[in-house]
Amino acid sequence: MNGQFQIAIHILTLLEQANGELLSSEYIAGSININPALVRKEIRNLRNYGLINSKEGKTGGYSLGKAPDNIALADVYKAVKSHPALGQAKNLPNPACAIGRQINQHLDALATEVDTAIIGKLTKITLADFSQKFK
Amino acid sequence: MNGQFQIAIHILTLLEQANGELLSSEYIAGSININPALVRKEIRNLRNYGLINSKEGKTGGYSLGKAPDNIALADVYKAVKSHPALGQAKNLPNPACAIGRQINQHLDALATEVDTAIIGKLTKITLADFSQKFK
DNA sequence: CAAAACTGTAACAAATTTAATTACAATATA
DNA sequence: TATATTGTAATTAAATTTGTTACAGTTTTG
Repeated sequence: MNGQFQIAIHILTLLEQANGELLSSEYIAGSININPALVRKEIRNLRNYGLINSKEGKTGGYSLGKAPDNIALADVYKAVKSHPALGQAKNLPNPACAIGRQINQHLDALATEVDTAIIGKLTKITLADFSQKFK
Repeated sequence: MNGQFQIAIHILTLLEQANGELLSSEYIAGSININPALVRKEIRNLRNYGLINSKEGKTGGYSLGKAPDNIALADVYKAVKSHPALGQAKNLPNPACAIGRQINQHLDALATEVDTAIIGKLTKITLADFSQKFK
């Protein structure tokens, strides 16, 4: 997997600590130490999930889209998730093989079970919980 | 993440079904539809964990290293795991920022919790269970 | 109204990671 | 001794991820 989840949590934690004050993509990028355009790109996605509000224009910036105790880390996980946590092979198993023919179906089911377990775990932790650690 | 876990499970399932008969890397590669050298590379790793036995020479090949009901999918996961399931960002957060300074420690702890949950889940499933689905 | 400071978005480039390929030495069998 | 296989390394190719640049659109402020 990639670092999207970590970036997302970093952004959300900064916004939580800002307590409603708007933060710019440049400020956020400075804390994470990545490019401001990447921050905006990541935020675009999180905003689509209602996790972040944005304001355009001269005094624009970002703030949390919901109360931090109403944002489960599972919401963040779902928002950034592109592949199953177990990974995803890109081979095309041999359909002439009895195992190859069926294995993807069983591997996919397994991957779903694992993702469900992760979501179960992350549902119990809110952004407020996580952010609390910095206070 | 990548497809190592799926490849490993595919290999182990084939070996389980072979019931002790040795399979060659070429045969295995044909079922997975990847290169035999990749199969051997993946097997080298699994062998280091005792999950597979190999025999060199003309009539060589591979077989399971343990009874299939004694191989938990968690063992496979641990063998192939290179990154935490949540991913791993490669930025270096700004140490001059109160959040940036501490966040990796908290993110790492979270990643460990999630990996532990995954292992908990996969500990309950054996290769025998998985392979059973093909019978 | 015009300048300034932002976000929003796209296009492109660079870096990293993953997978594939090739080659050949080492080993065991027949 | 020929053959079929594993073991391993080196290299190449492909895919993915990350970084960069650019600029249009929006809102505020003088």
